[in-house]
Amino acid sequence: MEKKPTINDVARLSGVSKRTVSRVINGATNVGAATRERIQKVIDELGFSPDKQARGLAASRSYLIGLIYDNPDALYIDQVQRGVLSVCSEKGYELVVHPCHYRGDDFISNCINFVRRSNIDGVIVLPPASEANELAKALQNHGINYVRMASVKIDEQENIVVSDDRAALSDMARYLVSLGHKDIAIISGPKHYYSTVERLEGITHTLAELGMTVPPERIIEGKNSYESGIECARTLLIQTPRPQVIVANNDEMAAGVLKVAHEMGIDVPGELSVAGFDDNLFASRVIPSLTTVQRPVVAMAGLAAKKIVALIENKPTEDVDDYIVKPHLIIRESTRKVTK
Amino acid sequence: MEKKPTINDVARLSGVSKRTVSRVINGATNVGAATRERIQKVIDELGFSPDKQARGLAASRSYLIGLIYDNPDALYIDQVQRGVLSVCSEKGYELVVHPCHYRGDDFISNCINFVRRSNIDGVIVLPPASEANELAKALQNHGINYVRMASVKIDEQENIVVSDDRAALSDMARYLVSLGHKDIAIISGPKHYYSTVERLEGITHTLAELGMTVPPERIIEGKNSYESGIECARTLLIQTPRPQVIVANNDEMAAGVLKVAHEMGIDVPGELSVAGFDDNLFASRVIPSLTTVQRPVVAMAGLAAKKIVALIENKPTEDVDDYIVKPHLIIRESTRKVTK
DNA sequence: TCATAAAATGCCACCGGTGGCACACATGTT
DNA sequence: AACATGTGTGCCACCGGTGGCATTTTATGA
Repeated sequence: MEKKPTINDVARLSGVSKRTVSRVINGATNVGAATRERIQKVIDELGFSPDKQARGLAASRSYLIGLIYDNPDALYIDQVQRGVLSVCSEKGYELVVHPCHYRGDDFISNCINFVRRSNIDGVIVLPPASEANELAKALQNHGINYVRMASVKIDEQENIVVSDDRAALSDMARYLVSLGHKDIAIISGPKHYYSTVERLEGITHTLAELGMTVPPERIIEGKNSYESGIECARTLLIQTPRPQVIVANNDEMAAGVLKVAHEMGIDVPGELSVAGFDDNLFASRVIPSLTTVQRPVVAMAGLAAKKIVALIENKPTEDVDDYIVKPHLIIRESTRKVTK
Repeated sequence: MEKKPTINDVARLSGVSKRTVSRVINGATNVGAATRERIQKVIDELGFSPDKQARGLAASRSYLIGLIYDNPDALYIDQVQRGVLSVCSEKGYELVVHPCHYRGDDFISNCINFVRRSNIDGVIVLPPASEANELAKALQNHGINYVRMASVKIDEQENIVVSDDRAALSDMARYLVSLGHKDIAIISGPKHYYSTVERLEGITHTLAELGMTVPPERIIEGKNSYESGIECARTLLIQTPRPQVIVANNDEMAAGVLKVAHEMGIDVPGELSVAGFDDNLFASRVIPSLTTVQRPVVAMAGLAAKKIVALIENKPTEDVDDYIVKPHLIIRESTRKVTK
């Protein structure tokens, strides 16, 4: 177990001061070509890489990026982590995860402390925690770099990456109408989420444009869980006439709908079309497989990571306009053209 | 944006040297009760918490725990993260995630560098990466604390947390036999995984004890994916006589079996019982819901976290024997008593 | 009451880097 | 030749803690 080489070793071996080595490490321009080369050679030979802690202590940096979330969707989290990490590791950062409860009273102080304790350089906040403006404000007040992932533009461009759920569900509405459906029911998510409202309006507004209004009894507020989907589906499917389509705010609830339809002997998609949102792991596996919307989560997370790094390193945000990604429709078996 | 208080602030305000404050922070015993109280009060008032980087630099510690894995199962990862974090945060550590490719040639150096760069205090390695003994050896050589999560005891007790898959599948075998089944087929996982072998032997050995041998053509090596499950199921279900039960190495493949059975018009569980392993998110949602095995992943991860902290802090491992957890059977709709 | 041990506290160097500034030297300008 | 300018490099303090040891205070025993 050899000890890790330090900047002093490099300095000694290459016969310069550690300040100059530091310059080479950090790619400063004012180092003589010959000197730089010599130092670099020693660095390579030693396999030296600067200690992040020491570096951080001196420069008030940690090379740590925090991921704050209160999201039960493990798949989503996993994709985000991978997306962020692909950028992080390339830029020399590590990812520190911080799940939390964004309804607890200490939510904000908890997050702030998390950042403070470890001198996290910047955080990426995931929905739904990202919808908490108080958190954003607190981060700002503490001078903490952050980027939010969300479904609506609720912040400056540098601080947000948006998934255009509204547009996606607008597409969904158009698609369903193109199948000949006229009677569409909706299981929305909890209304206090921006994303829910966006998705809901994405459908209803587009339908309205197409000359269809969705009557209030055809819109039910679900809780995004499978169980809630079951409950809402029961309410909708006993209505007469029975709706031709149920669009759920996520795949969890759509799966619940499928379950209830199966129980009630309603054929999907023969008698009822069902659509979800997320493209969950099992969206393609349920029977019938689920028509849904897929968000490019990995790409979105990568984008968020690029933004946070840009913020941290105070670099001009090259593609400042590039902060919106559009989810796309995935058409499977659970939706079908109206036959009769 | 107020600046973060430092140990110097605390020292000044409470009229002692920073060394004494340091003692209070670290719970040293040799501090006068009155002094300690006074200092603690100042700490509380200021909301001071020691800077991990400075602390780490001085004490060669980072208060960072790394999580190394190459596992596609997002749910599993998520549970592990939560389990580890519940302990971490309590003990003042943060969790740094490090997914990797444990078949790449640079796998080991990649992991070592990860630890070195950030002075990670210790790592928890998840299966299947945890099965790589070369990694364990490398970690050891570099003096890096590690704990592996695995399905077999392949390391010292301090360095491993084991899920007793063998026992669980032994239970499964007994359960299936108790239902009256005599003709059991198995879709195993890739044989080069310890866990696969354990699970396979868990069944076959127990069946052997009960006087049943599983003929070779009834054991197929799958690849743990849904698609692979489908493929293997096709092979098994055209055999005559058709097996009464298919036990798959995981729920993914079991779901594949369900799919094929459905396609072939074979009633599950009427004509075929199916069992999986993992208790995936959708194990309870597929139709019929899946009999499977649930590992107490969160608890296991918490245990691993406790072990790694004990290793880091060089504390006597209190419950040194407590390194095995036993998964348990979850019986659902996909298995049923033989009727005819 | 005083020597002596034990407990409480302080001092200073150090961990491994970076920032600010001084300085040496080469070059360009008048 | 004298001076400004720019480039390359080194020195030293400092970031916020901890370790080792010296020193002071308090408790203990004879």
